[in-house]
Amino acid sequence: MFSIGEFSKITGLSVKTLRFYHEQNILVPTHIDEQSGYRYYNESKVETARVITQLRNLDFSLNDIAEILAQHEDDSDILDYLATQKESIQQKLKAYREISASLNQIITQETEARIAMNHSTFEVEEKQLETMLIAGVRMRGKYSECGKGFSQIGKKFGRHICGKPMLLHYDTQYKENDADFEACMPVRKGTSTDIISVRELLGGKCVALIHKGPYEDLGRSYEKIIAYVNEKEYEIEVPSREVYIKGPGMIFRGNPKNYLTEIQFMVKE
Amino acid sequence: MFSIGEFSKITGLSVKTLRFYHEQNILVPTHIDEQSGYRYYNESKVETARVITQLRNLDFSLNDIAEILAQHEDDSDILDYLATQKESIQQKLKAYREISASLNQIITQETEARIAMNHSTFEVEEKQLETMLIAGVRMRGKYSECGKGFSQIGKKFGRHICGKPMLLHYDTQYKENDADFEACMPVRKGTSTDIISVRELLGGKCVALIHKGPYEDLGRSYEKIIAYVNEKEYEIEVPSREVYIKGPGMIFRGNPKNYLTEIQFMVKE
DNA sequence: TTACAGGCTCCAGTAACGGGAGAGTCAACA
DNA sequence: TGTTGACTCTCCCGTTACTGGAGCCTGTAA
Repeated sequence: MFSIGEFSKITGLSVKTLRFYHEQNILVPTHIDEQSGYRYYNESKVETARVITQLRNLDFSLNDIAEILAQHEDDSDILDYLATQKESIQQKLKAYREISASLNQIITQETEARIAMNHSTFEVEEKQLETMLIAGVRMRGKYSECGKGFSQIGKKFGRHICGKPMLLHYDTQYKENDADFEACMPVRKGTSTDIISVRELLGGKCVALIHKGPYEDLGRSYEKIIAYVNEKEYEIEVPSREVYIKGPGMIFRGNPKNYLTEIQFMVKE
Repeated sequence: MFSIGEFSKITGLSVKTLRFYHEQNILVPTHIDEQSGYRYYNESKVETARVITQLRNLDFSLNDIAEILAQHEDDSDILDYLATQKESIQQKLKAYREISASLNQIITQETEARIAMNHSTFEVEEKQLETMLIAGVRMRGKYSECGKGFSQIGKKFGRHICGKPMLLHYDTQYKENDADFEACMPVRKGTSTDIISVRELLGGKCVALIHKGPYEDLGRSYEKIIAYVNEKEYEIEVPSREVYIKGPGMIFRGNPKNYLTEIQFMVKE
């Protein structure tokens, strides 16, 4: 017979835990001294303690364990419990995987925005864009409604998004209320649906300018980039692009003064 | 200004939760009626509630959230928090993945044992064994010490085990104390270490008998299978094998009367 | 006999709420 | 103006699987 302290060392369960398991009728001492109330455990309880530990390691609740111990004595008897438990673990795994993906996305996003912030000259640049696969929702109306498009894409292709949200402008002039535009996101893979078109967006030479500040001020940056294009006598191809390097965050809205938006005009070579 | 009930509907947080967040100074009502104690929230609190919900969805604790809300207002400010949180989520994922793997292993094991139990005639059979990759620990001494070998393999190759534990007997006669045997497990892949040898175990024709009952009684089944082999005048190749179809379970020791052990003698053709 | 390790019970606290009791408040309707 | 019923308030308990601590008792060795 072991005292509670000895039994604790043998089983690796804390004294507190053993007392608690006793109270819960999960692991009852073999003998209790009537005078002193001291708990004593015999050899056979070591095995019970091992079983409990195993089941706890499989994340079973003490309630489940009590039930299992009361009714069963062979692994094959508890296949149902194991299957149920597996289900519940799978659900937790799924939930945590989603959280992990969201965290990664936010971290990547903000890190990239920081890099862009630190490296940009905020002057008009000429650069080469790669061809990329995008998922897009063509819309007509106010620009402010583009959020719906992005969230549709997010829901369908959440896991496959591999770049920053973009708006493609199909109008050659600025339109307030009846604009023709497409909300889109670079994706790794995916197939088109009724609403969302998945396709390649061709790369090529472009003239780009990173705009810092609220979206209301985008006009000034557009003037600047158009002046540049005119001076160089470049021929512009629709659609033009707005890449949201940093906008309202996933968590905080953030300060619009810090928003970064890259305006890209594809030009013919 | 919204009453707590209205605000609850807008934000999707329960009234109880809102009161709790108030108590914790995480989401304090805009105004509290001094007479009635009624809580009133204005428009701007909706945004705060959204931020809190987002952070809760990322599994942040309320303590973290309180800190974040008090000090920050942009996603890029909380990159450290996000990174830490990512770490903690990864750990949980890892833990649950391990649990899931264990559960799967037990379930598979017991299910297969059940099938073997229901389908076996418990007579000597002749069959063809496939070649398989195994990880084995060669040992010398008492059979009862094979457990050490199995646990060594389990620790190293846990994830890659793809079959039931086996004992290979290199002695041609039964030895009590100085037996030469190898504890091994089929694995999907792996490389040898000092102690563990990973290699192919060749298949071929074999004579097999499933023994039901405690290991002490194995002798009787050995007699039976040897009688059969002698009668057929087969030539036996060492090592012979013992496959533990059902032994002491991962959780319960189980009843030795229900243990299933397949004895396999490889025979020359 | 004394010291001290080890044991006992009982209470509080954890995290993030949910349930419920008992009492007060608000708005509409008769 | 009174009443009804929905809404809100505070306060307390319960959840899960323990841990920590206070205050007291017991066992054993010096």
